[in-house]
Amino acid sequence: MTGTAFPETVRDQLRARGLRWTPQRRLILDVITSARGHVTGSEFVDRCRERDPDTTPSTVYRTLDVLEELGYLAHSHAADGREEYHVLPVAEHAHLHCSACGGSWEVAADEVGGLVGSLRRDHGFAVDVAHLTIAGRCRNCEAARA
Amino acid sequence: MTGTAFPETVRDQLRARGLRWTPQRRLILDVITSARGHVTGSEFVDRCRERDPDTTPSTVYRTLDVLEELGYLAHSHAADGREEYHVLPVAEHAHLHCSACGGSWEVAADEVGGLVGSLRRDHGFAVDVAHLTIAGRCRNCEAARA
DNA sequence: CGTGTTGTTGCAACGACTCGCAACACGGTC
DNA sequence: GACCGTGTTGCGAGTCGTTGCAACAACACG
Repeated sequence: MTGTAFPETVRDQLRARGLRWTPQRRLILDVITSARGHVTGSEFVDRCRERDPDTTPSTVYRTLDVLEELGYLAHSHAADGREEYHVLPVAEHAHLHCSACGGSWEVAADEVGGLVGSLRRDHGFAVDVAHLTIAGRCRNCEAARA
Repeated sequence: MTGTAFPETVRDQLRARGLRWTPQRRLILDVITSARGHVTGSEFVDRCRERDPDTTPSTVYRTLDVLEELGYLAHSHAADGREEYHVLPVAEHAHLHCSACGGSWEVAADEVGGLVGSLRRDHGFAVDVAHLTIAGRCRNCEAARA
């Protein structure tokens, strides 16, 4: 890590690509840096509006897209199909989602390594682990069914 | 399989649960039986409207939910989070979705058996294979990136 | 420090669902 | 065949996210 503050790094990376550094993007980046864990798209909109009530959803979603392309975010879809973002760098991980209790867990990338390897070998398919959400039933709910 | 026609089977199963057999459900079931492969929620609405323009979305979605509980359908979420249904009985399978070209492939349940087994062993988690959509890049798009 | 190019924003409309609620109608009963 | 309890429907409103477009503004350049 360098001594450069995070927002400035992003600003420079945007400019290097011919993109622009705007107050709206600055605000969204502030929200991101103070976020922990998983945040849905609409939660980002809400948090931005807390700081600037004029925030519009389309700008937030478009900025999240840009930042994802730059590699600062990754998104997946929760079991109900809604968007869920997590901030990088964190260890790349997939998600387990229990459709009975609604709970959610992370699984390390190497725990799905076998799947990733066999899909690459047999299908030439490169899995996007960060986007992977696996639905099913957790230990407790599975036991409760019996 | 018995000689009983499919819709009648469903009708009886609904009644056995205290649920009802309505013209709307009959129509939706007709659409389902003539469907092949994967169908999104809104495609179901469109196809129903072709036969009965008065069809309302909420009825279609609610009926799809009921039929899923009865085990005649399964749904997953495509890479963009939209709903995708497939008709049972077909071999249980997961999906690969290429985020570059938008293509989609099926993978047999036993190809993800290793993952299912290790998640069950290490986390007690029972994976819902039919709901599993794996995003990434397909062979061609992965090659094109180089 | 103006000026022009072009990436961005905000708006409004739209698409895909979801939900609460009052009217409706299925189907078991008398 | 009328009656009635309760599952269903249709509607309208609401949520989450996307898109087309005209006005705007970042920023490179002279």
